[in-house]
Amino acid sequence: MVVISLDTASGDAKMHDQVYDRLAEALIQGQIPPLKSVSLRSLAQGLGVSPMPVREAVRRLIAEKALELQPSNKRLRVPDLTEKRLTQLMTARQWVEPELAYLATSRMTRDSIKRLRDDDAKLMTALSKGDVSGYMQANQDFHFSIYARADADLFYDMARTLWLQVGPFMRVVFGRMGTVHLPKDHHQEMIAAFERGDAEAVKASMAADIHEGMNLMLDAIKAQSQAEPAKRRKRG
Amino acid sequence: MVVISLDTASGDAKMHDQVYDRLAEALIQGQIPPLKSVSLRSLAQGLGVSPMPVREAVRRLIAEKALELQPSNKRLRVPDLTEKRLTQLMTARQWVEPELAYLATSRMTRDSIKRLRDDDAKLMTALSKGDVSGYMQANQDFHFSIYARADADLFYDMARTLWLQVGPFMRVVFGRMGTVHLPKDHHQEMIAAFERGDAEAVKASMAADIHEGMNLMLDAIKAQSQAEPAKRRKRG
DNA sequence: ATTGCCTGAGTGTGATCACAAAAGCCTTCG
DNA sequence: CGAAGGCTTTTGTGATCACACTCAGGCAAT
Repeated sequence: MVVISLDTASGDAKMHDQVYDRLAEALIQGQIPPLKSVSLRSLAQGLGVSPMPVREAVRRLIAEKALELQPSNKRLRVPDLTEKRLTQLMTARQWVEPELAYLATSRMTRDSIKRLRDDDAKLMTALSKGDVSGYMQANQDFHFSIYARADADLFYDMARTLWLQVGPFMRVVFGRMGTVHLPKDHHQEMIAAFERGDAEAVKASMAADIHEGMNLMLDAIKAQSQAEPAKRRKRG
Repeated sequence: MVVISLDTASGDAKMHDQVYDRLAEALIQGQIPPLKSVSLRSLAQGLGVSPMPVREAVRRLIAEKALELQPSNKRLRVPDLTEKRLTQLMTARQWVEPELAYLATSRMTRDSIKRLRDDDAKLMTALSKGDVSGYMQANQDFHFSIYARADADLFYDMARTLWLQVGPFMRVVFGRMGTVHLPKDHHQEMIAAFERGDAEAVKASMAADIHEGMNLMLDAIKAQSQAEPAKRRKRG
């Protein structure tokens, strides 16, 4: 079972928001694999709350397509990624995230850029240690500390929703091929572009970064779909 | 109060889904104006159900930013549109909807195009009669019967979410200026492009159509924001 | 008449119970 | 030995109750 702790100290934040944050984090980090089925009660028990706030958190995640309710049967699970869906996700990421990076460029401070360097350093460390979880965490931090600077809430939330949907599968792909074969990211050139204040270069770097990462997943899903055209075994 | 009926005949569909559909429809059609506050219990009473399914429907709508929970006080209301947010919505619509139209082009059938003509005819009729509600309904039908042909669920839902956020304000703007001054849409040239199978022309027409419609709203919101910088009167 | 408080109605949130349906397991039959 | 059918468990859903908090309206004091 997936164990997710809940922050018991924060009193004024709504419980369902806390539950949502935990679940969203777990999904983006790929801690819940595709097709893994979860249940309200088991999640509630794992979090030490009643099923009620979990219901509301899950409802949000379903609305964001980070979870799905199987049609006839009523099981709750992480959606699988078809090639068609992944293609759309890739296109959408190419729309939103380069734009966020573009908007963030003029708003970057020295501290912001320093944080980027730190995140990238952690990312390289995780890569060299073969730490997939650490890599994904650092990569997420890198991207979203940029997006947070863009001052564009709608785009930010769109990016977050897209990551929610890609996360589980990204973990599978990266975990399968290992950190060694991951493509060289464009973080260094992006940081350099940020320092020059070259918004167009930043945008291009971000587009290239996403393009390569998503292509990796696209290749993986193509290979998988023709390797096992239909699979009816093992449910989480 | 906003009265929204609920389909009592369909038995197998989940109640919260029905409630969601009603509320979403009402929002896209602009039947619930911006800053209008609603409550779970009043909606539930109006729909003849317990507050429970309304809670879940509202939770979805909040996730889609079609509703919001006011920060300190806990009232539920339709979010207002700032200029910044509207600009992002316009950009996002320019990303998604022309692409949907592009994808739909090769999949259009004779019947699909005929339906477009019908929707456009209804739109013109509503325009000539000054029927804002009829205009918005026909316009929605026109656009989404195209989007439904694109076979791109993710993009479709993105477009729907964007319309949910724009709907309430669109109604206000169009209602204020009357149907006479509405800009000439690009529906005719779009239909012609569909018949030629010219996907690029379709895409361009859709982009122009959205651009003009949204610019109208952008002008309106700019005028409004400098007319009344702060307003503290009247709650729905 | 204005300002302060303060009580009561109304709000969203969480917990708990009831229920129909599907899942999963196991027995049983071929 | 394999598969099909019945039975128990678990699932999501809806309803209802309890609670802390907010906001409006009226009362009282200045």
